Amino acid sequence: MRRVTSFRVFSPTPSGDGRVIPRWLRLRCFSAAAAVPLPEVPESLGSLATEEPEKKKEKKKRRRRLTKGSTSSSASGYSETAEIVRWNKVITGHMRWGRCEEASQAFDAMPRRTTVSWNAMLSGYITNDRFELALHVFRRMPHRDLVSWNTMISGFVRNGDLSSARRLFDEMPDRDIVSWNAMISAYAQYGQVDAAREMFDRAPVKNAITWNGLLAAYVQNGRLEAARKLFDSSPEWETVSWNAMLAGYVHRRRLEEARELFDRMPRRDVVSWNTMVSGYAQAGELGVARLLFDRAPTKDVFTWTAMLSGYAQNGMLEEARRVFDKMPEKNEVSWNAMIAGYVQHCRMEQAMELFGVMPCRNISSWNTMITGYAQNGELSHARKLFDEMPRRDSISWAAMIAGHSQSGLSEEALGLFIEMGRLGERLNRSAYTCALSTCADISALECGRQVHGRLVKAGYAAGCFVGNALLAMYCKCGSIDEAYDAFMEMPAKDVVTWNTMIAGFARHGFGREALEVFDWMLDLHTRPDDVTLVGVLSACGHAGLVEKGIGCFYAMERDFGITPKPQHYTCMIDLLGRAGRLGEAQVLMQSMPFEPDATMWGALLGASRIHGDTELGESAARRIFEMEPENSGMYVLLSNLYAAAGKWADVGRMRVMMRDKGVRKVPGFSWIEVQNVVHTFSVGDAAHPQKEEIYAFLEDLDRRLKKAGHVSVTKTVLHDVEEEEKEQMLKYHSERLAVAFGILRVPRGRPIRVIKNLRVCEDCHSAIKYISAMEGRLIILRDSNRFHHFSGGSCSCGDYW
DNA sequence: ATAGGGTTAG
Repeated sequence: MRRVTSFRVFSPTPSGDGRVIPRWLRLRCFSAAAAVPLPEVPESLGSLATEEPEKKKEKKKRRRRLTKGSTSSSASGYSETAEIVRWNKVITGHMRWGRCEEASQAFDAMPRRTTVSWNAMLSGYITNDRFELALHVFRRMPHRDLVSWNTMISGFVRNGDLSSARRLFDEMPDRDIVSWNAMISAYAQYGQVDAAREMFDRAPVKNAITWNGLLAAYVQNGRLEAARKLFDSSPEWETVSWNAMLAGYVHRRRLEEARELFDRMPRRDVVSWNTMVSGYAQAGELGVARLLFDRAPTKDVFTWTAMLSGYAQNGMLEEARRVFDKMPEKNEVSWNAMIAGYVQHCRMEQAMELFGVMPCRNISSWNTMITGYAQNGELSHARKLFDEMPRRDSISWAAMIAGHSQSGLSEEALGLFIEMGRLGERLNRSAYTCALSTCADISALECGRQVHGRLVKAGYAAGCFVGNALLAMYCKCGSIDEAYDAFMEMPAKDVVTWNTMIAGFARHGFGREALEVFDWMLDLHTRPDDVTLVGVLSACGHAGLVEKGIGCFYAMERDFGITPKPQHYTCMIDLLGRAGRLGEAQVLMQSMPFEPDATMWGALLGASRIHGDTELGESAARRIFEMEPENSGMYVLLSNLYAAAGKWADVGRMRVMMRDKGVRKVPGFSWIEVQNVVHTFSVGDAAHPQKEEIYAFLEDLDRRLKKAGHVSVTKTVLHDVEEEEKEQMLKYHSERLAVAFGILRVPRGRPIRVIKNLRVCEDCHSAIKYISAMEGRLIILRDSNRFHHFSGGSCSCGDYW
């Protein structure tokens, strides 16, 4: 027995939902040989390809014309001598290159400062993300003109503080069209479409930018139909707005509509072409993308990079490399796209080679490499780069944390998270999400609570993404109450939120609550998806609601348009089998449109054990052994079945079979967290400092258990995977030790939470039920596939698991 | 010196 001051993990630690999909698997991985669709020649393209790239100077002139009359800028009251103008140019020059210090020195050295100088400092600090300094300048400046106010508004917006931006807008003595436009696009950017609309309606003057702001509000927030309606309502849009509309369709993969629009455009600029090229490239239609690419009358870095990354992401690395080598100019994005292409297809040597010669590495380049190594499990390489890089941002940390967590090194992952917070690194949403899912993986409830507290302080609690992670963390850490609280507090719930809550209740054995949440979801007109139905069906199974489950199963296709997947059939086999309707379960299995897999046979085997159908159990087990000969859990399940039927010879045979096949038994462990220390126990563990106390207590418990009517379920059965031992000191399974320790150390009135890496054995399950009644304690046990809440002599699993 | 569209990393 070890006492550890940090979190100890035994792999494989099952994740709460039983399956861990490594994030790198989700990366797009198409084989390089995948057929490329033949370029389909868009007829309408040829004739209309007249271009009129707007010159920068013209644009500027245009803009000046637009704003003229509505603004009275440079109302400084000072005449600007040529010398002052020169100084102001020096300031903006420094600021453009991020040299805030030098700009500040120039500002101080000037003989005289005009409002333009102050404004240059203000906007310089803002574009360089020195928000505090900008605010300081704004407060100190002797005279503010419209530009100062507008600049400060954009500063607040950039800093994510919409309400302050709005306050400034309301407070400013005078507003011009720029102020209105700034607010409209700010609301658009932060998803507040209605507020953007309101601003638009209230704006006393409107120009093309105003209109475009409203259009962007719709497009960027996925309200394409509204955007299109607006777009169609006016015949005159600038190319910028055409492009925004185009991008909206492309983003949603609605390429036909994008193309229809593109073909009709009166003028196309390089952005229009880029949007289309990248749209087709991202959709995997590289033939069409290439065709457009070849036809584009002007190409800039974006065009080339879009084409390059299209090839790279679809695994066509040679083509990507050809584009890369031919590019007339490359920026860091082009390099990063090429490197990312290699990384995503596990060609780390080539990625590294490119990274090594890259002239303009930025943080992203480092992050891409780190992510690549981390996702390939080469954590030492990742760490080396991480330590070497000149600056780290939250993405670098997140890549390291996620990498460790995906490689099963949850403890190190959490350690990194803590280190990150200690270094004062600004934690972003993804860092919190990452930390929460790590806590969930190792059932670190206390740590999860601390992360929760910190993210509330950081103001991230209302986010859907973080909220879902929080909810999942509490579910997986066995605190269904806190999960429910988190669920209730979420202002916006998406499908994932509902799914997580439903599955959480189901896994904890609270089927009825799960179904209530499901009904509530339907009431609110949230459309369930296939994951929802897995949760619902398993909830029905756990609550013994057979008819309801059957009803849902048949309703899913009819009412929700969801075709049942293998997981749904597994739930149904489990549900029917548990209810003793083994025949129906078999019929269902035969009528499925796919072959039964090992988990389905496993469900059938489990049901056979409960209902004592040795023959069916045997045949199910045979199929499992064929498919997964190393699955030790199934041998155990079958032995238990034999034992229940009194077939001791067969139990012996199973032991021999396991030995002959070399099936390795996974050692069983249980652990419990008491006052931030995780105590781990193995079977018959005798190394704990308080072992005398624990064993004495267990002996006493044993006596009282017998008196209360607990009969040892097994003596001969091959328990779980923990080997049966005869010695007195070794007779207790790890979960029993952990529970005993919990009763001794966890304050009365608080639940005792124990985690086990394998399934709980039948004898312990029965004993813990009695213990919960005798001691008047709530005991929550997470085993390898579900949660058991023991209280008052019964368990939330209803004795079936 | 302030407001609008397109590419990459997480």
